[in-house]
Amino acid sequence: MIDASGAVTEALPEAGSKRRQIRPKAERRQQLIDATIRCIAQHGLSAVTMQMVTREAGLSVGIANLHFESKDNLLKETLRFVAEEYHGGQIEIMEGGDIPDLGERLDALLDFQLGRGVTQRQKMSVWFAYYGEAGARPVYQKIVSTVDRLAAQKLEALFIQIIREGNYRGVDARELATGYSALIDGLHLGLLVTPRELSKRRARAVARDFLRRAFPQHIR
Amino acid sequence: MIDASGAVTEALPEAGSKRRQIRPKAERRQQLIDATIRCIAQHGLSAVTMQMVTREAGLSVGIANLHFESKDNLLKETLRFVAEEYHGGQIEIMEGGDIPDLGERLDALLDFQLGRGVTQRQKMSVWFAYYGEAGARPVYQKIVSTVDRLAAQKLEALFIQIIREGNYRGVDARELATGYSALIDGLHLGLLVTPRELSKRRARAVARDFLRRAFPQHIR
DNA sequence: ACCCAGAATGAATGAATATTCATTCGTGAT
DNA sequence: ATCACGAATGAATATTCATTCATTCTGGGT
Repeated sequence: MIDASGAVTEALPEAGSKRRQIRPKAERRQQLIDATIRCIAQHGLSAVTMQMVTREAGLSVGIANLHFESKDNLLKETLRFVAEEYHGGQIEIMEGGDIPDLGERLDALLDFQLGRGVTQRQKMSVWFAYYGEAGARPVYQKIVSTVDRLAAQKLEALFIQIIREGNYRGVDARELATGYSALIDGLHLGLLVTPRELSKRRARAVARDFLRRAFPQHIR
Repeated sequence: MIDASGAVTEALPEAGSKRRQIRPKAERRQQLIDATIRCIAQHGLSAVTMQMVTREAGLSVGIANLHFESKDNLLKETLRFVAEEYHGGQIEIMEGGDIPDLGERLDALLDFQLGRGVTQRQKMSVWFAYYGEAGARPVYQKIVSTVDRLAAQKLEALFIQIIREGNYRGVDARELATGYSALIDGLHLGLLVTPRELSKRRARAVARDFLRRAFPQHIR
């Protein structure tokens, strides 16, 4: 459409530029996954729609089915991304060539698990949204348990090193690792559902306390 | 319809008797809540439909909107029921006039929290399905945090008694209660999502271990 | 025996939403 | 410049599902 002055009226720069852009598949996929995470955090898994996700991503509805085959698949891939990001971060720290001191490494792990800002809260929301559905969805269970198992092994290995170094007696690395993982999960839940009752500060104190009881020479 | 022999063919007793029954409101409500729990456990919160719930309850679709005003309300009341049942059970044990010995009372609590059969698993599914949505739904958050706060207070009170009785030093009841609650939640998660990795037996051992470290005279 | 309040039913309705696909348009190759 | 491939679009479609409500039926009261 051309107005009296001859200017193309559609060129009026709207808030979101509507210019169509062609980008590589990998980039679009990530863009959609990020949008999905934000939508789940804000509206809850059961309220997420494709329209919502694609609008959040600033893209059209058709694109989601182009790069992922279906909504189910988009959700699945989003879970996989969050799971791998979270567990990947943990594992990197636990293997941690960069931190030789074992006590410091534990501290770094704790920082990673309970630190960070608002972003972390978004990820937590997503995490538990999927946990909630996992009971009924073998696919989700599989994704989570796969990465979980690996992280559990690394944690156990770290604990074994610490037990050896500190010459701790009567401590079972495996059991302790299970307990610590469960504790962290539970604290995340508390932070998500009852943030009023449980501050991030106190969550960290509780987790540290757990570790201190087990490895007094290494913590504090 | 009448067949050649004169028998009323519709009288053929189908598996589920179709006879319409009039029952008091309270009973129907409970029936629907129970069916909702089973549906959530089996299909996941986001897949639950009114058709599904009413069929599971052996009732017609209209009835749900008669006794609850809407699906939202049915889900809300279902959460309230599960939350109150779970926390009510805990609180009863913790106040426990019937178990004078504090160590035994702790054991009973643990049994309640990690014991039971398949039913328990259903309740767990429901529990976490709602946790997953809680980030986006203030209503759910409120219901959970209300009952949670009360249970946390009772647990803290119990721990204070135990600390006094055992004359334990350097133990903060509040922090320990937070940790124990989180640990139990985390173990429930583990049981739900990675049952292969975490048996109920091991979950109990882990929780007991936590308590034993804190209150060695009272546990074991 | 007969009423009738209100419990129960389920077909119909309309809103929401996943998925499709004909069309448009950007971009790199020629 | 031109072309052609395929990324991107979004209106249209088909389905699913919550909610409504006209109708049916039950059981306690008279």
